[in-house]
Amino acid sequence: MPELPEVEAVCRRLREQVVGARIVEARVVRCGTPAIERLAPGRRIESVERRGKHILMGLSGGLALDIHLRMSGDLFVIAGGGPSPASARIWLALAGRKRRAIILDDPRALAVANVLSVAQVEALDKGLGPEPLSGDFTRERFSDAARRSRQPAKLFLMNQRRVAGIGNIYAAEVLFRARIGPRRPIGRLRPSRLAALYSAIVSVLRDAVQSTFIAYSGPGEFRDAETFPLAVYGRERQPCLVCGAKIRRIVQGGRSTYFCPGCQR
DNA sequence: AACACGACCTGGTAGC
DNA sequence: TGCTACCAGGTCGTGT
Repeated sequence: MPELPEVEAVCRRLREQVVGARIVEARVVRCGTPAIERLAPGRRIESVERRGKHILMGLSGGLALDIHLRMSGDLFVIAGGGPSPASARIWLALAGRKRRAIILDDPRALAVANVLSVAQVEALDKGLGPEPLSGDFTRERFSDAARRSRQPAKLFLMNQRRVAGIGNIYAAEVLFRARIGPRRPIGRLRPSRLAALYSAIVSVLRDAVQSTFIAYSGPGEFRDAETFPLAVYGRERQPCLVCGAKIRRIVQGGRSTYFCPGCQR
């Protein structure tokens, strides 16, 4: 479910709601280290940031809570001690009369959460490629990395060490917008095509962040409220919106890849 | 080094 | 209806 745009939407909502709040109790059923129960209570949430697909909640005392939603995770605030989903995995109760709590919900329980030191956050940061919507992500840097790789373009885009935050859906959509075949070895693309790919990464993600944030108003919303129009993902055998050719599905790295054989070369 | 594949989990759905 | 098989937006470890 969550790639960069969805994680960004989750972060923005959470930031509005919880920065400044104090955690009074933590319960971990699955998906997180038990250390969270010991280390989180008593700390104030100082920030909520996104790095790639990671959510980093800065806590007072120099720690950070690192949450990765993986395939089916979601993170949101409930109030009034109201019912939490059966698949809630982590509860962070917040101080105050409204009895609010941050919930990590994940039916598949694949999400992961850890308490990190400053040094560990730095290591996490170093292990990820540049943020595609930041100034760190330049055309030169992208082209240099791409030229040194023989990976199929799709797999390169999904590699978090190359660019942070792109997953299976947006890799497919980016390649469609750049009109590049997903199996093309990225290092053999002409400079003009690499430039087109770079531009497509930035524009697709920028558009998706915008529309996803508008659509995402609460728990589970982005699961159904997909307002970013997907041109190829999930559209096997349907006609291409540009040329009318039938969208194809292949498997790369064990994941489905959708593309238009007419538009993408 | 680069790739394929299984493991981690649960739930939804297409097809028989 | 009820079963089975496959599929799912991610990442890691292992093996070739």
